[in-house]
Amino acid sequence: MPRVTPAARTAPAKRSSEKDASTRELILQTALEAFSLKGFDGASTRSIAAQAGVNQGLIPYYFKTKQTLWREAVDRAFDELHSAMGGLLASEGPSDREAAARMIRVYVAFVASHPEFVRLMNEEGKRTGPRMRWLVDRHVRPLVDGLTTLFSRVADEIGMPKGIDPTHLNYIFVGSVAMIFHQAPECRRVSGVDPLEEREVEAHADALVHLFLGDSTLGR
Amino acid sequence: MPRVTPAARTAPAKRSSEKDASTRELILQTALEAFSLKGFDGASTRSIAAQAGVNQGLIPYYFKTKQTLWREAVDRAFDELHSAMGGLLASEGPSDREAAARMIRVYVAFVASHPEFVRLMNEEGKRTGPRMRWLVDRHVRPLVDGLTTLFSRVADEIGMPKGIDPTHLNYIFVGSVAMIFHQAPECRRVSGVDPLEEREVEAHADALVHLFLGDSTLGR
DNA sequence: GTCTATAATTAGATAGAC
DNA sequence: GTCTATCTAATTATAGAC
Repeated sequence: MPRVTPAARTAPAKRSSEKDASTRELILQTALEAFSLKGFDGASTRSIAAQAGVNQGLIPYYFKTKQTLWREAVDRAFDELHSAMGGLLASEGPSDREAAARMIRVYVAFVASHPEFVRLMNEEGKRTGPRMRWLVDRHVRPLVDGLTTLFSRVADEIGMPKGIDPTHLNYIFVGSVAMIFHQAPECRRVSGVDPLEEREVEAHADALVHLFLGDSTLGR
Repeated sequence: MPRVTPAARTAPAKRSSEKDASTRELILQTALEAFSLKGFDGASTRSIAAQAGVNQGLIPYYFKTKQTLWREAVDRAFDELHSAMGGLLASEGPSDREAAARMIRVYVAFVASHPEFVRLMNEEGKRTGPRMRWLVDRHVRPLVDGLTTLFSRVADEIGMPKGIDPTHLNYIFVGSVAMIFHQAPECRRVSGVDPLEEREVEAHADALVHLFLGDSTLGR
């Protein structure tokens, strides 16, 4: 990965994918939000540029094609995941109930503060195509492998269901964590509850710890 | 709701929304699949018509606007839900563990055989807008009310978490059921498992019954 | 009822001024 | 680096032949 020198930040190299800082990053951030909300076809480059407050011509200037913009936005989303989850997905540290509860709470907190991440995963995971294949091969498979390893480690020491296929457990866990945040606008309208409020995020994590790890003093 | 006479099926009334049968129904079915897969903006009426094998001009002929097509497709999806779930969402019958397990299995089976339903809910529930408001007010709120009532009934008699907010429990349940089917293409590529196969559908239901209702003989 | 043809709008990408 | 202007293609909806 190329480093960006202070000089390059005002006079960027032309060949690298790292050019100017602020506008490029602003477009990426806006595009991630738009792609996750409206899908690749539904999000127009014009609307992304308008939302970012820049000209539409800057998108092909920085990213050449819409597909490249999408890929860089996805890379950015997974950068944020890994920096937020840290070593929690790696197989290290203790594997007792407290460690599992901590992992659940960290994951819930990440999804709640990055709903665009789960929207993007759901957007592209629901249909076959070149974007789905790229996303799975580059990002999702390593992530799922890490989760599966994590599950098999904690399953021994807590009251986790024994013979459950890790694939099913994976999607049960991810779905039970993410759905309320993915559907936040619907949830607000149907029930009046804003799941993104800190109180509700904690309530959701509490419920999940209880469901998956049992009642033993509810570990907080 | 207007009934369709045999005469109206070949010479449909012009004012009613029920006109000719086969082509209209074919477009509706195709549109539901397309809207759920690519979203309202991402699914073009041309591609829907092409997929259905009819001319693009037939869509404004039968449905006037794209929005009307979308609404009728959504109505159709909820018709299928209610005919599949039957009285299970109504507050009737026994409320013991076996009844709860049956409800879980029926719901899993419906979602597995109608992934377009959950795709559509996720597609529209993730952002605020006129379609989301229409969908929630017309279909989702009654559905969630039924589920919430059901949860509160069975929570007393089984080992369900006591103090959990029904909204959180709702989304935990729905997410844990639906995510693997919503992400079926991703699941196939990342793990090789096709969650839509009957064996996997049953395995998923087993896992959910175990998770939510506990291990007592696993009730099958 | 189904089609072709087309109008009006919007899409992604390019060219070139500054 | 950012903008305006424009090209080509695709969008929804309409008009009208059959």
